[in-house]
Amino acid sequence: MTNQREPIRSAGRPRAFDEDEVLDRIMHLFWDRGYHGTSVADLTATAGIGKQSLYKAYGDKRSMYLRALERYETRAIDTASAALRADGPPQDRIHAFLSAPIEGASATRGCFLCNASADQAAHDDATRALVRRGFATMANALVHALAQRDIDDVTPDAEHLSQAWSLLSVYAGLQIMSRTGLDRATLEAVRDAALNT
Amino acid sequence: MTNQREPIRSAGRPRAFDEDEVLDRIMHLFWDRGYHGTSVADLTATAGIGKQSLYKAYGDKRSMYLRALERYETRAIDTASAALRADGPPQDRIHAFLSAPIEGASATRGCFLCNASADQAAHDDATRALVRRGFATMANALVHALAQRDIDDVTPDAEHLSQAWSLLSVYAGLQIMSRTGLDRATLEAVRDAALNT
DNA sequence: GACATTTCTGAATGAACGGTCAACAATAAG
DNA sequence: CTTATTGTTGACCGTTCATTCAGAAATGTC
Repeated sequence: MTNQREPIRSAGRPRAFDEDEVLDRIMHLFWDRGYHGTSVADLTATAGIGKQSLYKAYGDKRSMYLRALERYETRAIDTASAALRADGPPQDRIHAFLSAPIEGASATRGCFLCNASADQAAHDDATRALVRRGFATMANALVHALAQRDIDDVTPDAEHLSQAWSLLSVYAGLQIMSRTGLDRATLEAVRDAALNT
Repeated sequence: MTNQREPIRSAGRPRAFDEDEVLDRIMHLFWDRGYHGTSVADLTATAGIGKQSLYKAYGDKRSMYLRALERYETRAIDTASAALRADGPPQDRIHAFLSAPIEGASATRGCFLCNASADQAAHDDATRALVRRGFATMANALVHALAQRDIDDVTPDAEHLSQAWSLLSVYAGLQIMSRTGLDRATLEAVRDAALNT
């Protein structure tokens, strides 16, 4: 019986780079510059590997973009899931979720799902499907947190789902507003108003 | 005394195209495809005029983009202003404002300000300034409508401004969500929740 | 060591990119 | 009619685009 821990090593020269690490770099580049704003030359430069290696590993540019978006989605799932399982009051976790768009780091790149929605969702079915799935996952995570918050309440699940989409819409809106350089106080007021609903 | 109604006809061959009409076409193209997604060849094709005429009239590609964004902004001001002066209950006008992202036409192109924010605001100062100014104008229009709605109330102006930015954030968020193909019922629920705040 | 398989490297591809040029056409002023 | 000025046209510029090719290099299998 072979050791299944190690990935099955197929014959041939082995990859000289970490596939996930390079995918992370690709993700950040597309995230920052969008699909058309990123060239394959940019990708090879930041990945530090040759063009052919990129194509062999991930396919053409569109595939790279979709892979990057998928990876972001996975990360978002992980983050939301971890935040959900964290200790402390649920409302604090929801507060943190709506604070993310206000923090400085987010103001530069924003949210990849939001960017992809504005940039590509209207023109590419695969992108649109990925973005929708990503938002749906975040909505589900929010529902979970809302249910924990209202544990003693009788709020129906459907109401929580609706609230989750409202919070998610404010989240996306804050991402957009944040990128315009809107002052922090206004952003925080929007966040707090959404939390007190 | 010369007739000032007619624009001063300078010497030289006159323009063979309507400058505003062509600017509208340019606007729709950048609106639909973003900055990097639109080529100068695309612009000349839909404008129906030669490259040199475009460059003479509007400057280089970046200038065309900014002019297009400025024009959208002017249009948004006009629309918001007209909606503000319209008859009928103020809350109906606010309702209509938040319904715009849900309508089919908006789902395809979205809101140019929102798209530009996600696409270019982080990388171009001039774009960011224009987008911010556009949103600020819409916020002011909303404040006006909110003040009319709460005419008998004692709500302070600062509160209206804060509410306006909240509505604007939901507006932007709905634009993002709408483009992912989120079902209409959910979008309407988000809208109605934001209106009952 | 020979072979099949896979990756890596660097050059090359044709197309598309943003931008410019020079010749020509149309107007106003003298 | 001549001249100055501006707009139009189509060819043209060098660069960058995404993608591919040929060949060398590195591995597992026999």
